[in-house]
Amino acid sequence: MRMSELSRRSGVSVTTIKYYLREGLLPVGRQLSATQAEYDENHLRRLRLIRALIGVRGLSVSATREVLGALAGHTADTHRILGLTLGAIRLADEAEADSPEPAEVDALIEELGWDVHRSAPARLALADTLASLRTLGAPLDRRVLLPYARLAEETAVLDLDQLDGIEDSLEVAERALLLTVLLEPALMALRRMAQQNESARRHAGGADRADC
Amino acid sequence: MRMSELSRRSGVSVTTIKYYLREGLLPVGRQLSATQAEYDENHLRRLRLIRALIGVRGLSVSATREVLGALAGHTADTHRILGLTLGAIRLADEAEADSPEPAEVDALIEELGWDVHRSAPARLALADTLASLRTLGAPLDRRVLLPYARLAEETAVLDLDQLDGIEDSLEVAERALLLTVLLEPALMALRRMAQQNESARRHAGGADRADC
DNA sequence: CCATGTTAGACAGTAGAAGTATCCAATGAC
DNA sequence: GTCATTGGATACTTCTACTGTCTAACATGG
Repeated sequence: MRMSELSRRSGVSVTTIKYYLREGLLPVGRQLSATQAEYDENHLRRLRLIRALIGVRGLSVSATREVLGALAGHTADTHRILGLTLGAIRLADEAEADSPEPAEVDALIEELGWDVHRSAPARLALADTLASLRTLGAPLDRRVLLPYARLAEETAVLDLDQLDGIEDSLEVAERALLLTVLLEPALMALRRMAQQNESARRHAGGADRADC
Repeated sequence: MRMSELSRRSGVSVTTIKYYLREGLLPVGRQLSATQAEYDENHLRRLRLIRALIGVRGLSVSATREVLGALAGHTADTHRILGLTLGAIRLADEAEADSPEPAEVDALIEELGWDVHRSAPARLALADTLASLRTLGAPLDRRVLLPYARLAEETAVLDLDQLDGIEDSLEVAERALLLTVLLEPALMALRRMAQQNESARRHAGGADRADC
């Protein structure tokens, strides 16, 4: 298909598609001539994925490029793909790394018995958040963090279960990306609603029920 | 203290503090004269909170203002504060609301037996993500979503437990804000590490263990 | 073969967000 | 009394994510 059709079927404007091509988010089409290029279903898929990562999850264009880059180096096994995918996304902007929190994070991971890559960005992200909470006078110690980590374990089991039974390596990589990145806002939304519900439950027992 | 001291103790530049004052994120100090204003520990606290929301969690200035506004209308009970806090933050940018997903979200909440406010932004955020996943060819049905929701319930119990035993209403509101918003990147980081670990575990049993 | 409309690619322009810099008048400490 | 500092206003900068415009090369109908 031509770029105009790609635009029509994806709902993304031609100029924006050109922008994504320039930025290396979308692979170029098969050049038919100097002024004609042909795009296929994979381009459409990719474009929709890009829009989801940027629009729904709120990734920046450069973060999206990194993630998609990890996806491109596929044909490895699931584990490696997951590592690449996870490694490509930074959760917080950057860590200062000069606080005592990294050591605490290492200790937590050790206590959990987790096998996590030493340079995983998630380590820094966690350390960063802990440092912030400490500064704000609400430090979370390991006793508090541990049950959260156990729930994260269970979540991860659910996540990996969904990758079972998929043979195609590229398919696995893409699905892993969707589950890891795109599911995050959904899980946070579920948590917020659960908080509201739990708060309502506890409140109903003790005090007045003004509204609702 | 003067603005310069506020700047020094918070690590935020004077010009940025002025910017936050302009934007209404930080309440103005007590005016001593036309060119002198006095700031106290509350201002410092607030400023650190602002930096955490913007820097660690990645909220926009306007979203931060909304959240802090909800915090200002306190002296209500915990439940209401949580509702305000949660309502002030939108998880996704906006929803189209013309897809079938909202109904599906309603059904899920009904099935869960949750007491969630009808206009909670989290509903839209969830519907949005589900719509995206469907478009991308990886729809999540209720069977898949339910166990995630149950884990969210357990997480919410942990969250609310931490608010127990705090008497001061403002303190509760601030803590709720920290737990709800600032903890999110930490939980996502835990999930990613747990995924890596789970992936390593499963991989170790079946196939080659190339790297690690 | 030519006219016409479409397309790819290059390049410049724009809008919004988040600061940053500068200026100025009014202190307040010495 | 004087002079560095402060608060407030205003303008400027940087970055990001697009968006608009232009041009030359095509494809296609006549």
